[in-house]
Amino acid sequence: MARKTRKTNTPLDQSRIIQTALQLLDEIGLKELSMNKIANKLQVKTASLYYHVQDKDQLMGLLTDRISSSMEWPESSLPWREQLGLWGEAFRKILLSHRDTVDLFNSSIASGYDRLKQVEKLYALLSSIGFSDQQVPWVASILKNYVLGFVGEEVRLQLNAEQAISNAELSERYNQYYSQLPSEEFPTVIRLASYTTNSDWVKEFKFGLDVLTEGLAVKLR
Amino acid sequence: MARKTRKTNTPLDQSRIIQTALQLLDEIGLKELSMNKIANKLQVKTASLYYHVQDKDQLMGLLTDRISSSMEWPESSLPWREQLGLWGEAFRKILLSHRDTVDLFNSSIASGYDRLKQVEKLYALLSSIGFSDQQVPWVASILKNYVLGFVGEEVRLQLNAEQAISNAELSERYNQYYSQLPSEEFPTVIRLASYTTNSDWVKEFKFGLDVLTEGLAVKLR
DNA sequence: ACCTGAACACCGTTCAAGT
DNA sequence: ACCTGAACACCGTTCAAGT
Repeated sequence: MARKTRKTNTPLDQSRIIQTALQLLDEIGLKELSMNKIANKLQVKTASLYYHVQDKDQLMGLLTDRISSSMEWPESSLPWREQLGLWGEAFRKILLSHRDTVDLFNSSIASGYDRLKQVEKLYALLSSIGFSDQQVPWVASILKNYVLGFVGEEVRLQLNAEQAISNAELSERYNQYYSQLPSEEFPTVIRLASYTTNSDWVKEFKFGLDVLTEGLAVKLR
Repeated sequence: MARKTRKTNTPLDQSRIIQTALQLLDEIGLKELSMNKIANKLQVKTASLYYHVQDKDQLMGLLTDRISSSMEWPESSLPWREQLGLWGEAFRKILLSHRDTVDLFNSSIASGYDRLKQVEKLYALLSSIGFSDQQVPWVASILKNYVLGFVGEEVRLQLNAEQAISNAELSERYNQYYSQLPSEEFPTVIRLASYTTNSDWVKEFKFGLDVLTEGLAVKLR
C-alpha cells in the first residue's frame, strides 16, 4: 500500500477550469455545456467551481478570451487591403477552430486582455489607414460583424448539410404555418435553392470581404 | 350568482400562445422567457402548451416569424440604392420593435411563411438589379448580417449606457485577467473610448449601409 | 379534443460546514 | 485556502389520467 498520492488531485484553478470547459465545448456544444458537466469532468463538485469563478457568464467570457488569444495578426508592412483580407481569414480561422464560437463571441462583450488587444490592433490599423476617429469604431464594428455573421451562417448551413436537409425537407417547413404553400409564392427562393444550400465558403467569404473593402476604399477618398 | 361563465377561459391555441410569449418577451427579455412563465401568464399549466406546440424551439421560431410579419417593404419602382436603404431601415425598425430580437433571429433558421417571404422579396430585388444567381444569396446574407450585427451591438451598448458603464468601470474590466494593465498597451482604444461608448446610431447605420452599397455597386459593373 | 398532475432529469447559485 | 453537502428556486419535456 505504498504511495497513494494519486488521491491528491491536481488542484483546481481558473485556468484549468477554462481548459476543461473548452474541451467540453468541442465535445458537446455550447447548449449542452453546463457548470455541472464541467465540474464532473474535473472530478469535482459543482459548487467548487464557484470558488474560482464568479458565475457562468464570467466563465464564458474567460473562455471567449482564451479562444481569441491564439489569433494571428498580419504584418503591418503590407498594403491595407491585404491586411484586412488576412485579418478576416485569421478571425474566421479562430472562429472555426472551436464549436459554437460565434454564439460565444456574441453573448459576451469584449472584455479581458486578449480580446481587447485584438480591438486595439484593428483600431490602430484602421486609424493608420486614414479613417477619422469617429469612423474607426464604426468600420471595426462592420468588419467584426461581417466575419461573425458569415461564420455563424457557414456553421449553421454546414450542420444542415450534414443532417441532409434537402430541398424536399426544406419545403416541408413552409407548412409550419400554412397547410400548403403554392410554390409560385417563392419563385426566386426555389430557383436559387441549390446555391443557398451549399456554397463555396472560401470564395463567398472573399467576395464579401471584397465588397466591404471596395466600399471602404470609396469612403477613404 | 348569475352568469358565472367567466370560469370558461378563452380556449388556448397557437396564436394566443405566441401573442402572450411576445408580450412577456418585452417585459422580461429572452433569457427569462420560459415555458413556465408563458403558461402562467395564460393561467394554464405548463404541460398544456405542449398540446399546441412541439417544443420551445418551435415556439421561438413561430415568435420570430410573427415579429417579421409586420415588416414594411420599399416600393419596387425606386432606384436600387434607395430600395436597399429603405429595406435596411425597415429591418432595423422591426428588430428594435421588440426586445432581444437579434438573438431570436440568430437562433432560428428562417422557416415559416413570413420570414421566407422576406427572403423571397430580397432575392427578387437583388436578382433584378443584376447580381448572378450565385451572388444573390451571398449579397442577401451580407445585408441581413449587417443589420443583425449592427442592431445587436446597438442594443448591447445602449444597455451599457443605461447601466452607466463609464470608461472608469470599463478599464476595471481589463483586470479580470491581469492584475493591472499599463494603459500604454491600449492607446487607440483609450483614445477612441468616447466614440465607442455613445454613437449617433442613425448616422452610423447609414454609414455602414453606404459602405456596403458602394461596394456592391463596384461588383455590379 | 383539450387540459392537468405528477414525475423525470436536469439547470445555476448560495452558504454553512468541513478539512 | 480550498472544497463539499445540502438546499433552493427554477428549467423543458413526457405521459397517463382526467374532463
